[in-house]
Amino acid sequence: MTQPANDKKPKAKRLPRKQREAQMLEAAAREFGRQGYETTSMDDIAAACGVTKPMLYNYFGSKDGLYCAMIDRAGSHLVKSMMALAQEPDPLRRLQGALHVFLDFVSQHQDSWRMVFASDGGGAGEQSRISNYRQQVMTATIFTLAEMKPEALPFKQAQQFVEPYAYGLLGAGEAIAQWWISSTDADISTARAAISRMIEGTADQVTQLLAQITH
Amino acid sequence: MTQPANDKKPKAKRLPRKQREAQMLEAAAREFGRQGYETTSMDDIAAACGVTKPMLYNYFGSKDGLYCAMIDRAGSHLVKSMMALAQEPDPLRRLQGALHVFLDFVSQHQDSWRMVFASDGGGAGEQSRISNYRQQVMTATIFTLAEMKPEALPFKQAQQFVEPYAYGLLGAGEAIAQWWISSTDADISTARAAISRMIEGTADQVTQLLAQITH
DNA sequence: GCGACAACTTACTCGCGAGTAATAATACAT
DNA sequence: ATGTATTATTACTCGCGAGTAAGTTGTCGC
Repeated sequence: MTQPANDKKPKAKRLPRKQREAQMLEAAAREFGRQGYETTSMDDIAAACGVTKPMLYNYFGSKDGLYCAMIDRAGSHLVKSMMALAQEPDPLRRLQGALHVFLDFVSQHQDSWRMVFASDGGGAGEQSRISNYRQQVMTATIFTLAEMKPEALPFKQAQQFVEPYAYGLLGAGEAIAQWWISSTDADISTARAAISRMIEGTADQVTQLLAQITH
Repeated sequence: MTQPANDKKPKAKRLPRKQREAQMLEAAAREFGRQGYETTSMDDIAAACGVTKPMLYNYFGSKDGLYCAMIDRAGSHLVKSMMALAQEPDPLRRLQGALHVFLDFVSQHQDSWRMVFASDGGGAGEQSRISNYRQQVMTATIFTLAEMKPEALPFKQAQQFVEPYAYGLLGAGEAIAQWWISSTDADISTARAAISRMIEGTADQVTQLLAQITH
């Protein structure tokens, strides 16, 4: 509620559907991000792009519909960018590359990324599953970590094994991103460096561990 | 909403205030944890401990009041346990000890810990600040990390420096805890080991870095 | 110009959930 | 037993927010 992050006051000019939709998704991302799913009203979002509520229902059908659409937009963008890194053969480099993509994503989606990525349980039943974008990134990370020392273990087992580390790494990434956003002075390169080093440290531990298992 | 996690059907027997309050806090933790602040109704919580809504208002005044009380209970417990570790002189050991405490806490508070610790922005204005328990843990972590190589840098500067790593570590801990909870088969010792190793790896990187700065 | 469709509004319904009387039942102190 | 505190309940009010029906205005093809 609080107040829909000030926007255009003058009676909205007429806009073709595609543009309006894009604008709505922007606004939805901002408002949902600022206040969370439940606390944000459709009127808030409508106001935030200088239009009235029924337009939202015209274009997106329901609150959940709008939420999903917004998640999908940002989420698929993230995943696509990350998948583009698949060609890089060295796993460690791939991990580092992914972090760059991730931080770019966060810096562009400032206050909405948390919903997109972690999906605070916001949208009802269906939707909380929609945002398995996080899961996708997680899977890729597990995969990559398991590749760090390919000769150590059958791949399937290796995956099982590194799973908690993948979660930890992702969690660390998110936390540092969050820190960077809410820290006024910090440079993004500091954030990058920190994540980068944590990846390195963890990767070390993991390879060490995998090696140790093979005796 | 969904349904208040089944509890006592028979018309609640009379209970002295203290006991009832405790029971209510339990229920509140469970329900808020399962469904989030906004989505949980006072009736849900009331039903979950076999009592009716007005009792909640009698004892806690408002929804926010109840929420705060529940956060405070668990949160202060966590922080107290962690502060007990202050006597341990070796920073790395202290970090490892803190993780034990943290995982114990999580395992005892299963589905509510996320609210307690991260406070999903749930409670209105006032309350989101109440749950700065996370902040307290964070501060302690920064402090401890900065102590890793005390001769390297003036303490204040060192703190600035390690801040992102502290955030990363905490994030990793949370993520792994979450993973452990939602993973049916995994043993808690696996979780412990993973966090422990990530701490080690990160601590390595940090000391290395601090050393490097002193030339 | 003039349909006709797309963009947009006003003005509602309706249910749910926070919060509140006003009232009932039970322990227990003397 | 009986008055009084405390524990509990039933039965409301009231506002907010999701969703909709019906009407209005601009704009584009011809």
